[in-house]
Amino acid sequence: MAGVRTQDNGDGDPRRAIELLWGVSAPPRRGPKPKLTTADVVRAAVALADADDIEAVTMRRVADHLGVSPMSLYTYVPGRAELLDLMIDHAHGELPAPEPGLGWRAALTAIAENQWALFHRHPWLLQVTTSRSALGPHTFTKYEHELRAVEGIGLDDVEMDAVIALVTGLVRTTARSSLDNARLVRASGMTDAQWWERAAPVLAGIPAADAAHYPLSSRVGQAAGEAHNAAENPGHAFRFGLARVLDGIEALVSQRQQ
Amino acid sequence: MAGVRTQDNGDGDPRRAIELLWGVSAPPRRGPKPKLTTADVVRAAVALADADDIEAVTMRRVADHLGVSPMSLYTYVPGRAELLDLMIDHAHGELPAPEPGLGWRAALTAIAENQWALFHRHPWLLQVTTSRSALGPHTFTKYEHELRAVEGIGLDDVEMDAVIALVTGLVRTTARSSLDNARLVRASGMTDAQWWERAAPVLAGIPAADAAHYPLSSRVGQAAGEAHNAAENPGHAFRFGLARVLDGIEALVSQRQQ
DNA sequence: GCACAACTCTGTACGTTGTACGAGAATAAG
DNA sequence: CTTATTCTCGTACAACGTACAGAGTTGTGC
Repeated sequence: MAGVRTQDNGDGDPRRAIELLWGVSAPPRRGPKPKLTTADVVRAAVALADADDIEAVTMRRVADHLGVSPMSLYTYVPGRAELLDLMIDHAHGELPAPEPGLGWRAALTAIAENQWALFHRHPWLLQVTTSRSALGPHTFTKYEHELRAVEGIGLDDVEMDAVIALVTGLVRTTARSSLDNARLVRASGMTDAQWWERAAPVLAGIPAADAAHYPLSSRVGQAAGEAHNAAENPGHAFRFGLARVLDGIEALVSQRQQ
Repeated sequence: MAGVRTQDNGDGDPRRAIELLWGVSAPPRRGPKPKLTTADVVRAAVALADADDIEAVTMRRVADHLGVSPMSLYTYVPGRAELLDLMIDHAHGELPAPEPGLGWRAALTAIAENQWALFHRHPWLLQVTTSRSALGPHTFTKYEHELRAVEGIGLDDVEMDAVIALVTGLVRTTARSSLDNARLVRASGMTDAQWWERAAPVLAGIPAADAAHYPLSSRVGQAAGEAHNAAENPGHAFRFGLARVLDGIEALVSQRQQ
């Protein structure tokens, strides 16, 4: 069982958020010395999210973590939504710069692997949808690096963007399914096997759920489930998907180049 | 600005949820006649989500919609999380059965297009992560149909599952970015163009955000943004990605078949 | 030195959420 | 009729984001 909600605040003015993202707010001229900085708040929030969930990032808990009252966070951050944006850009800052001199295929592979690793370091990134206002410096840099991987191989601008969206989207979905599962196991205290142990007899008692009605599902589902849980390859879907996607891109590139 | 939260309740016993999904709960022998059915609750919840967001699906609002007190919903549904699971399976029931006799490529294309359409009819599906307990009859059927499209073309079981995950993942990500944007526009009351109009001067005042620092981003981003918002092709990323992915799968299939 | 403006910090409070709990009413079985 | 079962509902609680008003702190202009 699960539930997810997506909430957006159409807050209006993006000015403040952008200034915070780019770190260009003028330092205060008067008033008491601030106890904290925006960066402190972001770091505390990231630490909470890393240790648990994005759910754990509540204004009250972040404030507690910093030894400060909840409301004083609003001095450093307009609200929770903008804090999440700052967290995203902060995390994107961890992505390494691309090695120069790689071919597009190796470059895209490196990008995909770096993002895969990033998602595993910060699983909460998969619980947050980026929107237009999350465009901070590190997110910009990320996009720039991604484009650099496919620059000058014969694609037009729209194709370059689409190729990147394809690869990064693949990483997101495969990492999500891998990590969603892990999170669910942690939250429910049941491994997949334990869950099925409990669920199987219930399903077995339902005529409509018989394996005869779902011959392919029951066969393939079991094989895939075993492969999925195999300790030796946690990222099978990722590597498989990446290989296919790169092959597909290769077909386009060689068609454009001939 | 945006924020998303993912919450899961590790509720423990999956029995009740599975019984509800498969519609096999024994009818009550005593007690007053129920005013509603579980299906009524699910339909009302779907209607609310369709009209607005998944956010709009609160127990209180669903109850209001049905002319019933909030707490009486718990007669028909264990909790909100399970209601979301029921909604998901309900929506999957709208997917048409595959036309027989298609080749794998046409079959996967049809599947992808049907899911693309489904996401546009029920955008809230993209705001909800399916988890193991959402395995209702329609979701099972969906999986079975997907597998049927790639059965017997030379892939092993794990590859079949991975291919399907690849295609459906692509539909999810492209539909999400397309619909997230639409939702954001609705929520904020600003189109992308209007937002950039407001954001651009702020960014322009930031030296570090100069176009010179992000030459590819600014060029490609603008081209992609225009293409993305072009009225004539709302699903460009989807169709582009699908073509690449299918090409990539084709490479694997022909390698297996030779 | 002094008044004032700017700024930080905090306590209180409101509306919203999911849902635990228990009381009341309705129905069918014995 | 009695009793077990089931539906419905009002109340209540903890947690959330954050609006608001006030108190305290610092720099600027005179």
